[in-house]
Amino acid sequence: MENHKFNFSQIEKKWQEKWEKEKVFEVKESKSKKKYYVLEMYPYPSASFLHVGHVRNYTIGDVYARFRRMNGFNVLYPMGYDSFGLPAETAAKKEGIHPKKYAETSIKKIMAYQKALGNSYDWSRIIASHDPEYYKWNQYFFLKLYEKGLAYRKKAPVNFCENCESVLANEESEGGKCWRCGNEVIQKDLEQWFFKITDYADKLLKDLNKIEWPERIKIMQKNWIGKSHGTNIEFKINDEKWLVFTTRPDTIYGVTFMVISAQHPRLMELVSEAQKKDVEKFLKKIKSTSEKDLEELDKEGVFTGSFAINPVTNEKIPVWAGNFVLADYGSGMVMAVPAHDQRDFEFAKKYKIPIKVVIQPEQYELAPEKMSRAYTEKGILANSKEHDKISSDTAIEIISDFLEKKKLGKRTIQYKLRDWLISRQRYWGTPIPIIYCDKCGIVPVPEKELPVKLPEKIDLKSKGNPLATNKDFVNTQCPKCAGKATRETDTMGGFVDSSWYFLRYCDNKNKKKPFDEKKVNYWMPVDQYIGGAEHAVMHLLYARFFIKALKDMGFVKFDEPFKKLFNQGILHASDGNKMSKSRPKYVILPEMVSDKYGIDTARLFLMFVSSPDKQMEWTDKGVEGSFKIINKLIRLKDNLNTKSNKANENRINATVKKVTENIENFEYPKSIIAIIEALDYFSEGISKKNYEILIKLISPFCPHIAEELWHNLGNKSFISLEKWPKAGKINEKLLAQEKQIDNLIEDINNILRILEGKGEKKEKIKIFAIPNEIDLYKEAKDKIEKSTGMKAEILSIKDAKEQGKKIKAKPGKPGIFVE
RNA sequence: GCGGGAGUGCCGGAGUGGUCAAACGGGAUGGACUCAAGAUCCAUUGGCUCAGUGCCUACAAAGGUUCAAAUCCUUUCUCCCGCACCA
Repeated sequence: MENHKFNFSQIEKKWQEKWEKEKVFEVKESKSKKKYYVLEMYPYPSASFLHVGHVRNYTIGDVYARFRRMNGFNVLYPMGYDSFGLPAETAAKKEGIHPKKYAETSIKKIMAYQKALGNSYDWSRIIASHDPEYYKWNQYFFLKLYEKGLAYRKKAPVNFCENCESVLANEESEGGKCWRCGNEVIQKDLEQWFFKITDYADKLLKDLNKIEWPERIKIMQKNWIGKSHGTNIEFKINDEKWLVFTTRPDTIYGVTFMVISAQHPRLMELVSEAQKKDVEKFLKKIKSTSEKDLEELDKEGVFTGSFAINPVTNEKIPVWAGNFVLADYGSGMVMAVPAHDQRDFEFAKKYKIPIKVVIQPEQYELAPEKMSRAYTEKGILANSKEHDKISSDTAIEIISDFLEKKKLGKRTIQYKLRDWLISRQRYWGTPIPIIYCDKCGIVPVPEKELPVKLPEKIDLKSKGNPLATNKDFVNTQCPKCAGKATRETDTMGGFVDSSWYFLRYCDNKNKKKPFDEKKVNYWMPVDQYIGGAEHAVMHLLYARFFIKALKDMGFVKFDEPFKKLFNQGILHASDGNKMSKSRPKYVILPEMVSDKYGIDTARLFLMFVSSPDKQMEWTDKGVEGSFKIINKLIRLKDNLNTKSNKANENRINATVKKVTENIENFEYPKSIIAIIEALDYFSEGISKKNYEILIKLISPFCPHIAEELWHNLGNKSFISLEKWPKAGKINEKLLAQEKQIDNLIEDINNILRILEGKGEKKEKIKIFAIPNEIDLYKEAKDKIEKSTGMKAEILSIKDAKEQGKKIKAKPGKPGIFVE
């Protein structure tokens, strides 16, 4: 009807251009305005299109940014691109283009889409991690961390993905598979660069209390850090001291053997001549089975030929090598108490090692020969000499004290968290600014020589790391002795880039420093971060560490980067797969909807019907509903003559309150419902002032149409910068009364329908109300008549008696009589 | 196995001690408007009942607490997510 005049794509373009031209969303530090930093995880520009997950993500952020902005905050809402990384390299390889070109064209495309979505980014702050002006500072921070001893190089068994031809961080190996390509991860001994995140394990754990994140993400981080209290106990093996970590020192009397990890670097020291053959055979076997599913791995081991001395009992116990002990947790060796640990139990059963019960349950008595599994609960100590009869809980303390006093052990804290492996054997990343000199050893590149630029001419076809074969890059001079030296050819993993990008947005053009401290301390921390849960123990953990390290080095004044986090969940398609760029069928192009409905419809749809972690299905019919809402809003502009009344004001106030609260809590669908209800309520007419309020309320969701309508009403300002409406006092009673009228109308209609079914035609309804409700119904008489199509008469219940009708009326429920 | 979350109508999903047969959207059915289509609007969409605003039955299952439970507690089942031999 009217709306055919509305050319959505034209309106969108118009306002997008105006926003850009008048720098509506560009911001500066301000002393008078309170800042608010809204940020979405910066996207990886590999795709030439966006998938629904992205679009939704950005819209969630944009709605929030717009909302905060209209609430008077100085809102920083930037966008940038995580343009380094393996996918660009592989994609580029496949398509035969240079990763740089690939990244830059992708960015252009993505930007165009994002602009088409109408998001209110401050585009002047754009960054891209492959830009030397950006990665220069990666190198700078690397050097700073190196100075502080927080970056180091060591040879270690690391996760290696043969498909990606690179090592992976611990966090990137998911259940023994590469997080990116799903390939089996194998173990390799390599010299690698690490960041010492473990130094911050405790802080990372404790400070989770400071931040308002979804509980599940916090729990995931907590589990990942994996703090446990225990005791390191000294066992003598071949007259040498070996430390063993345990959380159950109370079971020390029950130790019947020891197990050292098969991957332990010092394993061979314990292997006797006689056992050498067996051990080697065993190690070979383990290697060949390592590709099997870890879940089905049986506990296996072999006797090393050595014996350990239990420090409290002085018993001589055999030392085994086993496949179920982790080399890099604790000390890589465990004291095995088969009676009270399931793994030890299985192992002991298999190799017929004695089982000794030292904890007895209170209800019954354990006998080692009858046990079918380990007893791991609490109980009372037995067979433990002077410690007998103590409860296991107190025994942990008493025995720990005992060991500490005798200098046989020490209480310690263990973490599961391992240091962050940052080197990658790939081309498309930040070069690690290190030079190896035969004379001087490891020499950091001097700061003034940064950035160490990635060479653009490169042979991508070669196997392995293309940088390693690039002589111009590799061969260099030692900055110390000027002698011949070679460059580190590993690059940094992409999570280094993403660990501080949000700081660069605060001052993205600084040539002298990574950022100006004042600016960063003004904008940071990010008040509202938005992104997927898949980064729970990767990006989100690394960034927290990075900021803590920067704080300790004096770069920043805060120690948590993201105050609040909103997690939209991972989008799944109906087949259970994650939506991703590799599955184009889940990808929607913004044009698909914008041509027909306009992008505001798409935005509204995504914010309305899609629930956070459910699959998203893009159907035309679904979009239709959102389109109707927008059309209702547009049509209402032709109904502006009505003067407002008390009830109208009340309704508007209630709507403002609901919409505001729900946006604050990211319950967008509820906000939209409140708007829909108001649109229905006012469908007969609305005052101009209230109409403007409604437009403001919907503007974060549908910014283009809101601007247009706002403008059409004669306003010269941008609605995007207008003040968010404030809810006046709400009269709940009035709302209840309105509902009461609605109920009455429903009841009347119900009766009429019944009568109609019987073929009886009536013309008039008499409503018999209790005395103090008469006025209420009299006021609503017009509405009742209109909605029922009947003449209505409002009477007192007393009249019913006089008229001889047997009709009852209750408060809120008047008697109805049809005639 | 451990940890986290969830199970409401044809569907997506509101509701978390009484006002709830259940917001809002989608779908379906019927009607109005129209030459027609679209758009728009109205009604119905658990069962029964049809002088009538009523009654009955739901909120994964079974128990319990309570004057009162979808909502609190216990157990069980199912699904999703995360971790997975961490000593």
